[in-house]
Parts: sequence; structure tokens; C-alpha cells
Amino acid sequence: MSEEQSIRDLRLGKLAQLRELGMDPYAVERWDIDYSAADLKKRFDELAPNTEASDEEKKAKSVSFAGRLVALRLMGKAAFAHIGDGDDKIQGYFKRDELTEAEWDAFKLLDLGDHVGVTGYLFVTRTGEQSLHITSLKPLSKSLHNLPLGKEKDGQQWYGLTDQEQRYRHRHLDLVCNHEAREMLLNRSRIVSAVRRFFDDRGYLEVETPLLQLEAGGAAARPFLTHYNAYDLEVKLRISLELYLKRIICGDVQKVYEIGRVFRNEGVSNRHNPEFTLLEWYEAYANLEDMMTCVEDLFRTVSEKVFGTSNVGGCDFGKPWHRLDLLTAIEERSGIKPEELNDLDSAKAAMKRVGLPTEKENNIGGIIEKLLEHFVEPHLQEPTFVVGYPIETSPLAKKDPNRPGFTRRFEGYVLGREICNAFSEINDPIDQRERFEHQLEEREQGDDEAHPMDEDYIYALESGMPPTGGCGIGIDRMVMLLTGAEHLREILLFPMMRREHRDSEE
RNA sequence: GACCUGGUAGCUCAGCUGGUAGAGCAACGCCCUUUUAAGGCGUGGGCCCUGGGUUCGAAUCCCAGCCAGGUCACCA
Repeated sequence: MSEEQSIRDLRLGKLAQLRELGMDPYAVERWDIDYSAADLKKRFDELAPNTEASDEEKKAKSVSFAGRLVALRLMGKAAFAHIGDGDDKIQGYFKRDELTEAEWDAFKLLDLGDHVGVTGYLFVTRTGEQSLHITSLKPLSKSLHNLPLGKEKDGQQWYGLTDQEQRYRHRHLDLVCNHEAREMLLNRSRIVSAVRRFFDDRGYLEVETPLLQLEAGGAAARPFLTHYNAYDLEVKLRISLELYLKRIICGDVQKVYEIGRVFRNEGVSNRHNPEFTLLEWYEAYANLEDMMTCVEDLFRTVSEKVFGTSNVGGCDFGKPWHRLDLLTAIEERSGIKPEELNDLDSAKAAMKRVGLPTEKENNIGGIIEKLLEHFVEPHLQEPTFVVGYPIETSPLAKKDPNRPGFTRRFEGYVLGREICNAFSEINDPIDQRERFEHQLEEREQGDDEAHPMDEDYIYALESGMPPTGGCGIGIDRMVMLLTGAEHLREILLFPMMRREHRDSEE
């Protein structure tokens, strides 16, 4: 028998004994919690009885608390145990003389990892730790596993759960055992609600659009396929929010946003997960400048709300972002002049000259983006907007009337990485149809990420969409940026993982 | 997809140039009524990722695979 199994059996045995004592942990429904562990310590002076107080007086100052046993030191007829409520923990002092026989017997049947409800009064131990002198207790749940609770002193931790694979596969253990995991989760949640509040406060309407779509559009990515039985239809999981949100703009709702999960059938890396959370917002009658200001405001406001400062992750979001013209930036960093990027042959020649492979390139837009990525991106450490993207790689962005071949589109970069993508939306249905048709040609030439035709969307545009600015931000990457996380999996609670055990037949 | 690194007790890890498996924590038993990485004495615990191969003998060497981490590529 494995040790895990024998520990389980042992603990099931203790569970049975607890039931015999009339202390079935699973039978309890609720427990009063007067204060959190943090509050008990913070408000110690006010809550603790005098050291000279009578037993009666101490009882009167009794508080109720509950949590998980995270450390246990048995000393015969007394014991110390740390009880954690997730955020913080407090030490309990359990003394045989001051508990009923059943309670003391039950206490001895408790294991690390069990939940327990207690009442007691606050006191300071000989070694100076604010603690709870337990006057009654009740087991509230039994842990049938041996939890990898580490040991801790002065903020330093020993043992515990450090294996990254285990942390991702069993996130609940990570949350119990590693304080940073909890911090990450809380920060993510705070950031998302700050983002939501930002848009709510500005009069944007939060909406929810379909995840199941007949055509997955709005981005260049391969979708996940699934099947809808009732209509016998092949449907796709959405890869972006864009086209439905703009349908709402067509419906004369002037400001909308959505924070939602999208799915892209791609590989996994420290910056990619097949499902991720996307924020997109659209504002009628707004242009690129408005979008840039909005991005600046968003990052500044969220940083200040969540971290109390606009200086976060090594970036000062209190300052306006730099603004760079895309072709100018390429010329400055690579020496390639804008004229060289006028036709495919000279663009390829320029690319070859600077030592980049050209085999896979078949349009100027692709080359320009490659040059941007290679020469410019790494230098964009401070928050920067790069403006003016090629038309081939921007099938939903309005043409720049002053610059053939380019669109009214920008991307924001921070610490050398793309963080947002925004443009003036195409509201000319004829133009949009031509762009989609061009994408269809790309698709026929083998680009399986080219945008599909979406007649229904064009029908909406044909009914009239006001000039509109739109922007998208990957929430996960935003959280990474603001929390300094190096890996997407750190800030995704449940990242995509392979099946742990190989299928028997393969 | 390529390359590098790793997979040994519940957890964290050691185990060198092959010789039949080790520590700390956790667990179990006993002692201990202010301890705190509590302490003392004692005990148990292993498909050494999987499958092949080399060898008298493999956790260790070789090959293949699985899983993970990392770097790169892909990802407008």
C-alpha cells in the first residue's frame, strides 16, 4: 500500500473516531467568525482581556475564529497550533485542563490541514506572540491528504510546495502553501475590478457577446471547433470580441466594453495560453488620439487604484506615453528607409541586407511587422505607442487617407512587449468587404489564420456605423506587466496542462 | 516544432567513475501544560517517470517515449 493510501486510511480512521465523539466535522454547517486572523492581531489591545482578569472576565472577552491547522506543536497535555484563514494566521494555545474531555480527545485526532472552529481569548505568550487561548473547539473538516505545508520563520519558508508542475496542476495546494500564489490571485482580481470600474465610471456599457460563433473573426488565429447538436452545426469558439462589439456600436450604443475569455488554437509558452482574457472597448465618434489617451488613463488609474502609485513594474504610467511613427522607428533602428518598403522586391532586398530570412514573406505588411518586431520592439522599454500599421496586416482598421498602404492603427508597447492594439474602425462596408475578400485570397494561398468573410457583420456595417475607435488589451499580459510576473502561468489560476498520465493505448 | 535541463518517500532534495536506496520535514508510537523551523527517544514508508538495450549486476550508462521547466521558433 502506498503511503498516501495509508495516510488516507489513517485519517479516515480518525474521522470515524471523531464521529464517535459526536464531533463529526462534516456534519457542521456554519461557524461564527468574529474577526479575521489579521484583525485579531491588529486590534489585539482592544480585544484582549487584562492579564490579571478573572476567568469570568476572560470568557467575556472570548472571540470566535476558524481556519485551517497549518502548524502543530504538541506538548503532552497542551499544544500550540497555527490556524490560518488564508490571509493570515494566528497561534492557538490548547490546554487539556481548559477543554472538555471530548474536545481534548477531538483535538488529538486533528491533523495538519484540518479546519477547526475555535473560541478563545487573546493573550501574549512568553515568547511574545499574540495568540488565542482556546476555550472551546470543533473540528470543521478533515484533510485526508498530507498537505505539503512548509515550515516558516521570519518570513523564510522551508520545504513546502515548490515544484511548478504540481503548483499548476493542484493550484489549491499552491494557494494553501504559498503566500505568493494568493497574492497573485488577489492582485489579478483587483486589477480586473479596477479595469471594470474605470470603464463603468466613464459611461461604458459592459456587455457579453457569444463565445460560440459560426465564424470566428476579429483576429488572425485558428479557432477551436465544436459541434452544436440541436442544429447539427459546426461552431467555433471565439478568437476575439471585436465584431460583435462593433455590431453593438452599429446599434447606437456609443460606448461598450467586454472583458471575456477568447480561445486560440495555438501553442503554449510563457506568454501564451490557448484561452485567455481579453478586454476590448469601442467608442463611437472617437479617434486614435482618444484611444491613446484612454490607454494612458487606464494604466495610470489601475496602477494607482491597485498599487497606490502610478510607478509600477519599473514603468511610470503617470507620464504620457511616447509616440512613434512606425516607419520612422524602423528607419532609426535598422537604417531601412521608408522608400525601400514601397514594393515587395526592394523590401525583401532590404530585409536580406539586414540579415533577416525572407523566404516566408509574401507581402510588404508582413515584412514591415517583422522589421518592427526585430529592430524596434526590444527598445520600447518605456510605454510607447507605435502608429501607422500596414494595410495587409490590419484588415479591420481604417485606411489612412494621407498614406496609401497604411492604416489608422497603433500598438502600445511596454518593456519591449506589445500590450495593446487599437485602431479607427472601418465603417465603410465596401472597404470592409474588399478587405475580407483580400483575406480570403490569403486563405486560399494557405494562410489558415486569414480572416474569414462575415456577411452578417458587413450587413451591420451597411446599416451604418459611426466613426469609431476601438482598442484591445490582453488582461493576462496586463496583469503580468503590473505584477512583474515572468510567466503567464503564474497569473493564470489554471493554465492549460497536458494530461498527466499517458493514455494506455497510443 | 528545435535545443537544453529535470523526473528518486506525501513534500524538499542527496545518491560521483555501475555493486541491491539515503537525509530533513511530514507520518506513526512513547515522553513533555507558554512552544514556534519546539525538543527527546523509537518506528514505518520507494514500480528510483515508462518501455527497450548494454552488463554477472542499472536509480546510475545507451536508445525511444511520456510529463514538466527553460531558451528559441511560431503567435499581424
